[in-house]
Amino acid sequence: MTRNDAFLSEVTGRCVAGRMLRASRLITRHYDDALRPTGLTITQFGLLHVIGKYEPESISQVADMMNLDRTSLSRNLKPLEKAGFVHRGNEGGQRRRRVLLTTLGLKKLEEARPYWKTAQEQVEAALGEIHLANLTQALRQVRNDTLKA
Amino acid sequence: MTRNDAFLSEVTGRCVAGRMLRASRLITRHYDDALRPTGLTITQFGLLHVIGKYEPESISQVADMMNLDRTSLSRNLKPLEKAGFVHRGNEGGQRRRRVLLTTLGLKKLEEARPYWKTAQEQVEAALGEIHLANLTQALRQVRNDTLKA
DNA sequence: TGCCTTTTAGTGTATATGCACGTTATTCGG
DNA sequence: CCGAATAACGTGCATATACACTAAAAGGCA
Repeated sequence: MTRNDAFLSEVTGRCVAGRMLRASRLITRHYDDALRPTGLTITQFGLLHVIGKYEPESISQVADMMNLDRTSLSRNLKPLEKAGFVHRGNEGGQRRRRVLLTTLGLKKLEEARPYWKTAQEQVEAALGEIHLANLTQALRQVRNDTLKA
Repeated sequence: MTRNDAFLSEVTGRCVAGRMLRASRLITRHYDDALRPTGLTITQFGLLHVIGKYEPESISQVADMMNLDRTSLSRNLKPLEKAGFVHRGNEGGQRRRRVLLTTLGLKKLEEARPYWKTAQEQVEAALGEIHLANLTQALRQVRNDTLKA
Protein backbone atom coordinates (compact mmCIF):
# COMPACT_ATOMS: atom_id res chain seq x y z
CA MET A 1 0.00 0.00 0.00
CA THR A 2 2.56 2.53 1.09
CA ARG A 3 5.84 3.06 -0.71
CA ASN A 4 8.94 5.16 -0.55
CA ASP A 5 8.50 5.54 3.17
CA ALA A 6 12.00 6.83 3.59
CA PHE A 7 11.14 9.93 1.61
CA LEU A 8 7.42 10.26 1.85
CA SER A 9 6.00 10.90 5.22
CA GLU A 10 2.76 11.42 6.99
CA VAL A 11 1.72 14.53 5.09
CA THR A 12 -1.63 13.12 4.04
CA GLY A 13 -2.79 12.54 7.55
CA ARG A 14 -1.53 15.67 9.24
CA CYS A 15 -1.70 18.44 6.65
CA VAL A 16 -4.45 20.80 7.67
CA ALA A 17 -4.69 22.23 4.18
CA GLY A 18 -5.21 18.79 2.71
CA ARG A 19 -7.95 17.89 5.17
CA MET A 20 -9.58 21.25 4.70
CA LEU A 21 -9.54 21.08 0.92
CA ARG A 22 -10.87 17.55 0.82
CA ALA A 23 -13.70 18.48 3.15
CA SER A 24 -14.41 21.72 1.30
CA ARG A 25 -14.83 19.91 -1.99
CA LEU A 26 -17.47 17.64 -0.51
CA ILE A 27 -19.24 20.41 1.32
CA THR A 28 -19.39 22.82 -1.58
CA ARG A 29 -20.58 20.07 -3.89
CA HIS A 30 -23.30 19.22 -1.40
CA TYR A 31 -24.59 22.77 -1.21
CA ASP A 32 -24.12 23.35 -4.93
CA ASP A 33 -26.19 20.27 -5.66
CA ALA A 34 -28.95 21.48 -3.38
CA LEU A 35 -28.92 24.96 -4.89
CA ARG A 36 -28.81 23.77 -8.50
CA PRO A 37 -32.55 24.33 -9.14
CA THR A 38 -31.96 28.02 -8.41
CA GLY A 39 -28.96 28.36 -10.67
CA LEU A 40 -26.84 29.72 -7.83
CA THR A 41 -23.68 28.25 -6.39
CA ILE A 42 -23.09 28.33 -2.66
CA THR A 43 -20.39 30.93 -3.22
CA GLN A 44 -22.83 33.16 -5.05
CA PHE A 45 -25.53 32.56 -2.48
CA GLY A 46 -23.21 33.56 0.33
CA LEU A 47 -22.04 36.58 -1.56
CA LEU A 48 -25.55 37.83 -2.29
CA HIS A 49 -26.42 37.26 1.34
CA VAL A 50 -23.53 39.32 2.64
CA ILE A 51 -24.15 42.13 0.18
CA GLY A 52 -27.81 42.29 1.05
CA LYS A 53 -27.34 41.99 4.77
CA TYR A 54 -24.44 44.33 5.37
CA GLU A 55 -24.70 46.75 2.47
CA PRO A 56 -20.94 47.15 2.49
CA GLU A 57 -19.18 50.39 1.68
CA SER A 58 -16.74 48.94 -0.78
CA ILE A 59 -15.64 45.84 -2.65
CA SER A 60 -12.63 45.55 -0.42
CA GLN A 61 -14.79 45.43 2.65
CA VAL A 62 -16.73 42.49 1.27
CA ALA A 63 -13.50 40.78 0.32
CA ASP A 64 -12.24 41.16 3.87
CA MET A 65 -15.39 39.66 5.31
CA MET A 66 -15.07 36.65 3.05
CA ASN A 67 -11.29 36.26 3.42
CA LEU A 68 -11.32 36.57 -0.31
CA ASP A 69 -8.83 38.32 -2.49
CA ARG A 70 -10.29 41.57 -3.76
CA THR A 71 -9.61 40.70 -7.38
CA SER A 72 -11.26 37.32 -6.97
CA LEU A 73 -14.32 38.98 -5.57
CA SER A 74 -14.35 41.42 -8.44
CA ARG A 75 -14.56 38.50 -10.83
CA ASN A 76 -17.12 36.62 -8.74
CA LEU A 77 -19.39 39.61 -9.02
CA LYS A 78 -19.43 39.52 -12.79
CA PRO A 79 -21.89 36.68 -13.33
CA LEU A 80 -24.09 38.12 -10.59
CA GLU A 81 -24.05 41.52 -12.22
CA LYS A 82 -24.73 40.01 -15.60
CA ALA A 83 -27.72 38.16 -14.18
CA GLY A 84 -28.98 41.40 -12.68
CA PHE A 85 -28.71 40.31 -9.05
CA VAL A 86 -26.32 43.03 -7.99
CA HIS A 87 -25.62 46.53 -9.16
CA ARG A 88 -22.29 48.27 -9.00
CA GLY A 89 -22.79 51.95 -8.45
CA ASN A 90 -20.44 54.63 -9.62
CA GLU A 91 -21.66 57.29 -7.23
CA GLY A 92 -18.41 58.54 -5.80
CA GLY A 93 -16.53 58.67 -9.05
CA GLN A 94 -14.46 55.66 -10.03
CA ARG A 95 -13.29 55.02 -6.54
CA ARG A 96 -15.27 53.16 -3.88
CA ARG A 97 -17.78 51.49 -6.10
CA ARG A 98 -20.63 50.35 -3.92
CA VAL A 99 -22.24 47.01 -4.51
CA LEU A 100 -25.96 46.76 -4.06
CA LEU A 101 -28.44 43.94 -4.13
CA THR A 102 -31.14 44.55 -6.74
CA THR A 103 -34.80 43.67 -6.25
CA LEU A 104 -34.23 40.71 -8.52
CA GLY A 105 -31.23 39.71 -6.44
CA LEU A 106 -33.25 39.83 -3.23
CA LYS A 107 -35.98 37.78 -4.85
CA LYS A 108 -33.42 35.21 -5.96
CA LEU A 109 -32.05 35.02 -2.45
CA GLU A 110 -35.47 34.37 -1.01
CA GLU A 111 -36.09 31.73 -3.63
CA ALA A 112 -32.81 30.01 -2.82
CA ARG A 113 -33.08 30.11 0.93
CA PRO A 114 -35.19 26.94 1.40
CA TYR A 115 -32.73 24.96 -0.73
CA TRP A 116 -29.88 26.25 1.36
CA LYS A 117 -31.74 25.32 4.51
CA THR A 118 -32.22 21.77 3.34
CA ALA A 119 -28.53 21.37 2.58
CA GLN A 120 -27.60 23.01 5.85
CA GLU A 121 -29.80 20.73 7.90
CA GLN A 122 -28.42 17.67 6.16
CA VAL A 123 -24.89 18.74 6.97
CA GLU A 124 -25.79 19.48 10.57
CA ALA A 125 -27.38 16.08 10.87
CA ALA A 126 -24.44 14.35 9.26
CA LEU A 127 -22.00 15.99 11.61
CA GLY A 128 -24.04 15.77 14.78
CA GLU A 129 -24.07 18.44 17.43
CA ILE A 130 -20.67 17.67 18.87
CA HIS A 131 -18.75 17.66 15.62
CA LEU A 132 -20.65 20.68 14.38
CA ALA A 133 -19.79 22.65 17.48
CA ASN A 134 -16.17 21.55 17.35
CA LEU A 135 -15.91 22.40 13.68
CA THR A 136 -17.47 25.81 14.11
CA GLN A 137 -15.24 26.64 17.03
CA ALA A 138 -12.10 25.45 15.30
CA LEU A 139 -12.89 27.26 12.05
CA ARG A 140 -13.57 30.41 14.00
CA GLN A 141 -10.01 30.13 15.24
CA VAL A 142 -8.72 30.16 11.67
CA ARG A 143 -8.29 33.88 11.31
CA ASN A 144 -5.88 36.11 9.55
CA ASP A 145 -4.33 37.41 12.74
CA THR A 146 -3.85 33.98 14.29
CA LEU A 147 -2.04 32.73 11.21
CA LYS A 148 0.05 35.83 10.72
CA ALA A 149 1.35 35.74 14.27
CA MET B 1 -24.91 47.45 10.54
CA THR B 2 -27.47 44.84 9.65
CA ARG B 3 -30.29 45.50 7.22
CA ASN B 4 -33.25 43.78 5.70
CA ASP B 5 -33.53 41.51 8.68
CA ALA B 6 -36.97 40.40 7.71
CA PHE B 7 -35.63 38.68 4.61
CA LEU B 8 -31.99 38.07 5.36
CA SER B 9 -31.23 35.72 8.14
CA GLU B 10 -28.37 34.20 9.95
CA VAL B 11 -26.84 32.41 7.00
CA THR B 12 -23.43 33.97 7.50
CA GLY B 13 -23.01 32.60 10.96
CA ARG B 14 -24.41 29.13 10.51
CA CYS B 15 -23.59 28.07 6.97
CA VAL B 16 -20.96 25.37 7.17
CA ALA B 17 -19.97 25.92 3.55
CA GLY B 18 -19.37 29.60 4.20
CA ARG B 19 -17.21 28.96 7.24
CA MET B 20 -15.34 26.23 5.46
CA LEU B 21 -14.64 28.31 2.39
CA ARG B 22 -13.50 31.31 4.37
CA ALA B 23 -11.15 29.17 6.42
CA SER B 24 -9.91 27.30 3.35
CA ARG B 25 -8.95 30.51 1.62
CA LEU B 26 -6.78 31.56 4.54
CA ILE B 27 -5.26 28.13 5.00
CA THR B 28 -4.40 27.55 1.36
CA ARG B 29 -2.94 31.04 1.09
CA HIS B 30 -0.82 30.34 4.15
CA TYR B 31 0.60 27.11 2.73
CA ASP B 32 0.92 28.55 -0.76
CA ASP B 33 2.93 31.45 0.62
CA ALA B 34 5.24 29.09 2.45
CA LEU B 35 5.70 26.89 -0.60
CA ARG B 36 6.24 29.77 -3.04
CA PRO B 37 10.05 29.41 -3.12
CA THR B 38 9.54 25.91 -4.51
CA GLY B 39 7.05 26.93 -7.19
CA LEU B 40 4.49 24.43 -5.93
CA THR B 41 1.03 25.12 -4.60
CA ILE B 42 -0.28 23.18 -1.63
CA THR B 43 -2.66 21.39 -3.96
CA GLN B 44 0.21 20.28 -6.15
CA PHE B 45 2.31 19.34 -3.16
CA GLY B 46 -0.47 17.16 -1.79
CA LEU B 47 -1.07 15.60 -5.15
CA LEU B 48 2.58 14.71 -5.70
CA HIS B 49 2.69 13.30 -2.20
CA VAL B 50 -0.28 11.03 -2.74
CA ILE B 51 0.96 9.83 -6.09
CA GLY B 52 4.39 9.07 -4.73
CA LYS B 53 3.19 7.45 -1.55
CA TYR B 54 0.36 5.28 -2.81
CA GLU B 55 1.32 4.69 -6.43
CA PRO B 56 -2.35 4.53 -7.36
CA GLU B 57 -3.74 2.27 -10.04
CA SER B 58 -5.74 4.92 -11.85
CA ILE B 59 -6.61 8.57 -12.06
CA SER B 60 -10.03 7.85 -10.64
CA GLN B 61 -8.53 6.26 -7.58
CA VAL B 62 -6.50 9.37 -6.84
CA ALA B 63 -9.57 11.52 -7.41
CA ASP B 64 -11.49 9.44 -4.89
CA MET B 65 -8.77 9.81 -2.30
CA MET B 66 -8.79 13.57 -2.70
CA ASN B 67 -12.59 13.94 -2.94
CA LEU B 68 -11.80 15.56 -6.23
CA ASP B 69 -13.71 15.33 -9.44
CA ARG B 70 -11.89 13.09 -11.86
CA THR B 71 -11.84 15.71 -14.58
CA SER B 72 -10.48 18.33 -12.19
CA LEU B 73 -7.68 16.01 -11.24
CA SER B 74 -6.96 15.37 -14.88
CA ARG B 75 -6.43 19.08 -15.35
CA ASN B 76 -4.44 19.49 -12.14
CA LEU B 77 -2.00 16.94 -13.45
CA LYS B 78 -1.21 18.95 -16.56
CA PRO B 79 1.13 21.54 -15.06
CA LEU B 80 2.83 18.78 -13.07
CA GLU B 81 3.29 16.70 -16.18
CA LYS B 82 4.55 19.69 -18.10
CA ALA B 83 7.08 20.40 -15.37
CA GLY B 84 8.21 16.77 -15.52
CA PHE B 85 7.16 15.87 -11.99
CA VAL B 86 4.76 13.12 -12.98
CA HIS B 87 4.48 10.76 -15.88
CA ARG B 88 1.27 9.36 -17.29
CA GLY B 89 1.81 5.91 -18.64
CA ASN B 90 -0.19 4.32 -21.42
CA GLU B 91 0.64 0.74 -20.54
CA GLY B 92 -2.78 -0.85 -20.57
CA GLY B 93 -4.02 0.80 -23.72
CA GLN B 94 -6.00 3.99 -23.43
CA ARG B 95 -7.83 2.82 -20.38
CA ARG B 96 -6.45 2.98 -16.85
CA ARG B 97 -3.59 5.35 -17.37
CA ARG B 98 -1.24 5.07 -14.43
CA VAL B 99 0.28 8.14 -12.90
CA LEU B 100 3.83 7.93 -11.67
CA LEU B 101 6.12 10.26 -9.79
CA THR B 102 9.31 10.92 -11.73
CA THR B 103 12.74 11.22 -10.17
CA LEU B 104 12.48 14.94 -10.65
CA GLY B 105 9.09 14.91 -8.99
CA LEU B 106 10.42 13.06 -5.98
CA LYS B 107 13.31 15.49 -5.73
CA LYS B 108 10.89 18.39 -5.85
CA LEU B 109 8.82 16.85 -3.09
CA GLU B 110 11.86 16.48 -0.89
CA GLU B 111 12.84 20.05 -1.61
CA ALA B 112 9.36 21.29 -0.71
CA ARG B 113 8.90 19.29 2.45
CA PRO B 114 10.70 21.65 4.87
CA TYR B 115 8.61 24.55 3.61
CA TRP B 116 5.46 22.54 4.14
CA LYS B 117 6.63 21.61 7.61
CA THR B 118 7.13 25.22 8.56
CA ALA B 119 3.65 26.16 7.39
CA GLN B 120 2.17 23.13 9.10
CA GLU B 121 3.80 23.91 12.43
CA GLN B 122 2.63 27.50 12.25
CA VAL B 123 -0.93 26.35 11.68
CA GLU B 124 -0.72 23.83 14.49
CA ALA B 125 0.61 26.50 16.81
CA ALA B 126 -2.05 29.00 15.75
CA LEU B 127 -4.81 26.51 16.39
CA GLY B 128 -3.47 24.97 19.54
CA GLU B 129 -3.82 21.32 20.41
CA ILE B 130 -7.46 21.44 21.34
CA HIS B 131 -8.71 23.23 18.25
CA LEU B 132 -6.44 21.16 16.04
CA ALA B 133 -7.78 17.94 17.45
CA ASN B 134 -11.37 19.14 17.19
CA LEU B 135 -10.85 20.30 13.64
CA THR B 136 -9.22 17.08 12.56
CA GLN B 137 -11.93 15.00 14.13
CA ALA B 138 -14.71 17.07 12.67
CA LEU B 139 -13.21 17.14 9.19
CA ARG B 140 -12.76 13.39 9.34
CA GLN B 141 -16.50 13.21 9.82
CA VAL B 142 -17.06 15.07 6.56
CA ARG B 143 -17.19 12.10 4.26
CA ASN B 144 -19.08 11.23 1.18
CA ASP B 145 -21.16 8.55 2.85
CA THR B 146 -22.12 10.71 5.82
CA LEU B 147 -23.35 13.47 3.53
CA LYS B 148 -25.12 11.18 1.11
CA ALA B 149 -27.07 9.50 3.86
C1' DT C 1 -1.25 74.97 -5.27
C1' DG C 2 1.23 70.95 -6.55
C1' DC C 3 3.45 66.69 -5.60
C1' DC C 4 3.65 62.34 -3.18
C1' DT C 5 1.74 58.63 -0.66
C1' DT C 6 -2.12 55.74 0.32
C1' DT C 7 -6.36 53.65 -0.89
C1' DT C 8 -9.44 51.49 -4.11
C1' DA C 9 -10.30 49.16 -8.13
C1' DG C 10 -9.51 46.55 -12.68
C1' DT C 11 -6.69 43.31 -16.11
C1' DG C 12 -3.54 39.64 -17.59
C1' DT C 13 -2.29 35.18 -16.64
C1' DA C 14 -2.33 30.80 -14.34
C1' DT C 15 -4.14 27.25 -11.41
C1' DA C 16 -8.41 24.96 -9.24
C1' DT C 17 -12.93 23.01 -9.64
C1' DG C 18 -17.06 20.72 -11.49
C1' DC C 19 -20.83 19.44 -14.93
C1' DA C 20 -22.42 17.89 -19.45
C1' DC C 21 -21.01 15.35 -23.02
C1' DG C 22 -18.39 12.33 -25.96
C1' DT C 23 -14.91 8.35 -26.58
C1' DT C 24 -12.71 4.08 -25.96
C1' DA C 25 -12.05 -0.16 -23.71
C1' DT C 26 -13.56 -3.93 -20.82
C1' DT C 27 -17.04 -7.02 -19.31
C1' DC C 28 -21.08 -9.62 -19.37
C1' DG C 29 -25.35 -11.79 -20.95
C1' DG C 30 -27.39 -14.35 -24.60
C1' DC D 1 -19.28 -14.20 -30.91
C1' DC D 2 -21.86 -9.98 -30.62
C1' DG D 3 -24.38 -6.26 -28.72
C1' DA D 4 -25.42 -3.85 -24.39
C1' DA D 5 -23.97 -2.16 -20.15
C1' DT D 6 -20.20 -0.43 -17.55
C1' DA D 7 -15.86 1.66 -16.45
C1' DA D 8 -12.15 4.93 -17.28
C1' DC D 9 -10.75 8.88 -19.49
C1' DG D 10 -10.67 13.47 -22.07
C1' DT D 11 -12.77 18.23 -23.75
C1' DG D 12 -15.76 22.32 -23.80
C1' DC D 13 -17.49 25.56 -20.94
C1' DA D 14 -18.21 28.18 -16.77
C1' DT D 15 -17.11 29.63 -12.19
C1' DA D 16 -13.53 30.24 -8.31
C1' DT D 17 -9.15 31.88 -6.75
C1' DA D 18 -4.83 34.52 -6.36
C1' DC D 19 -0.62 37.22 -7.74
C1' DA D 20 1.67 40.82 -10.41
C1' DC D 21 0.86 44.86 -12.48
C1' DT D 22 -1.62 49.11 -13.76
C1' DA D 23 -4.80 53.09 -13.22
C1' DA D 24 -7.26 56.41 -10.83
C1' DA D 25 -8.90 58.94 -6.88
C1' DA D 26 -8.29 60.82 -2.08
C1' DG D 27 -5.59 62.86 1.36
C1' DG D 28 -1.75 65.09 3.26
C1' DC D 29 2.10 68.16 3.26
C1' DA D 30 5.48 71.57 1.76
